Amino acid sequence: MDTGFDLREHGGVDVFLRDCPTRAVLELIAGKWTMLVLVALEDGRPMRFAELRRRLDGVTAKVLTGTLRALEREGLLTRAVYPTVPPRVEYRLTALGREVGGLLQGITDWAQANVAAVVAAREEFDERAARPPAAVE
Amino acid sequence: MDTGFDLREHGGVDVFLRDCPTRAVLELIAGKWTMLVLVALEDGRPMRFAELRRRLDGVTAKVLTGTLRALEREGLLTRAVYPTVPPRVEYRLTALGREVGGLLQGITDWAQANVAAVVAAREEFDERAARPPAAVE
DNA sequence: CGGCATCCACCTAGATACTG
DNA sequence: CAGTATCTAGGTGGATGCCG
Repeated sequence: MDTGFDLREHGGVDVFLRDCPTRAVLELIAGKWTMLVLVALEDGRPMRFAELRRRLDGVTAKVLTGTLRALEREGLLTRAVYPTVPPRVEYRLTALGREVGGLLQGITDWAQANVAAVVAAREEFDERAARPPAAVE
Repeated sequence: MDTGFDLREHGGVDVFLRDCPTRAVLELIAGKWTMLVLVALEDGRPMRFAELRRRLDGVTAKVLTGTLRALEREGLLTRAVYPTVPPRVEYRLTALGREVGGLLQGITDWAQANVAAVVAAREEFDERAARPPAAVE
């Protein structure tokens, strides 16, 4: 899939540029479940499909499969199939994946630490919007 | 908007739980343009609407507006309107926003540094998938 | 157990046109 | 300049059912 974007023509890469492949990387992370998968596996311990499914409260099998495939494709995790019966499939991060996982964990940690402030800001914003714009300063 | 989720019932918060408000924070970041807005403003310098629009190659006015509103609502940035003519609107991150911005810059930096490895992994994966599954070793 | 196939509802983002 | 209004297409995610 050639996007017509040549790195060498750009003296480096820039996430802000529309056709730069880094955009694809960002959009991958932007997936609704990607961040949670990466954080769940971040400690290096491999996890089975069902285990991930349980951990990511609310994810469906289809979507989890898709997310895992996408991450495997980008080289962020590996999928190991043990042809036992019943089948056993383990997912674990690659070195590359562990790097992003660490960064993303920073984000989730921040979210957990600051959720109260965010919720408060949201409520204040909504209240402000609901009130009739009384006086203009 | 009460989701029925009470922080006090959960001895803390957990991004992995379905109705935890931290999920909303994560999904905000998951927006296609959110990350770029936050990183663009991360250095603290305020930017005008048109300036952001130019920086985020490919974004439309409508979507940028929506993204900025959402971030303002969560308390991550402020919107200052100067009633001059022509109008002048400046966006800048709040303290909270600067924190996330910094973390997200880590992600974009990583993406820019490792895009080659990711693209390579992707190509190898696709090639593997295209080939007839020769031997089942 | 760990999927894949199918169908569907939503919603986001994009294009376009118009306004204070 | 900095939006808003409207319409639409495509994709993402969700529910269900079947298979190796």
